[in-house]
Amino acid sequence: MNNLNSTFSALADPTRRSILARLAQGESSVGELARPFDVSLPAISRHLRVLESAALIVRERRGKHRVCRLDARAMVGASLWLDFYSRFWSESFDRLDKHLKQTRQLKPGKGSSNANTKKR
Amino acid sequence: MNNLNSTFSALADPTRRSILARLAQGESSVGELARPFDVSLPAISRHLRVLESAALIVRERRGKHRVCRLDARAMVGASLWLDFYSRFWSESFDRLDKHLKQTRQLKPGKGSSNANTKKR
DNA sequence: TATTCATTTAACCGATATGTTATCTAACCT
DNA sequence: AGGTTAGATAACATATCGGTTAAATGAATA
Repeated sequence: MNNLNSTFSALADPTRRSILARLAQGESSVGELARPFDVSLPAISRHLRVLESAALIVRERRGKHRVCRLDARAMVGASLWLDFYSRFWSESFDRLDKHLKQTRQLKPGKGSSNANTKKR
Repeated sequence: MNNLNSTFSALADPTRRSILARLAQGESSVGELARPFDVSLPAISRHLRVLESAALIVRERRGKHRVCRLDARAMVGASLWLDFYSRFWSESFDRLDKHLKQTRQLKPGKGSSNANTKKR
């Protein structure tokens, strides 16, 4: 439904993330997807419904089976959202860092650098 | 706690995403953060606790106020996770596309291209 | 057509999430 | 000390989530 809402809440469940991991390697039927998990088939079926309504997978009837495929477009959307904030954050972090260096006369370099402030 | 779990479920709530949006523009006190929302202060306080335990914000007592700052490192982690799957997906999409072109002798170009298969 | 296989839907249950109001707690100000 | 301000915590109601078992659906097959 609502894009980010449903995307993030679908991704919040580890079983669903595992299912997506499996689907990243290729399409799969419901039964195959369920096998590695220790939960009932209806439970998996519901996870798949959640993933589908978050547009993270597509399902297609193929004969007696129902085949699921990953559709990562929603992930791209979520990733862009995250990137926007990360960038905003790291820029303000850089500004703060610079400000501290200026005002406190720190030696530039190792001491105040942070692995996560790299621009991407 | 568990990284992706808590990150994604913290991000699944629109109020919390709004709070993060506000914090991307700079630190803010709890009261300031609460003002634009139509919910009680305790509700906001709990949202902030969720964000803090997902390591998306840090809080610091400053006199009578408690100031919140964005910490986007967890977002970077989530974004990398998403990127991995998106890339995997678009590559296999490309393979499929190529395969179809080869086997069905489609004219390369417009017809079978898809805006979402671009490599990033 | 009856049976079987693959999966979904229904009905239910306990745990968790989100919101509310009322009650602390901690820092600041006379 | 006593009062005010800024937030957190407690106690509670309600909704949603994730799981279960039992029953229904829909396509393939004997």
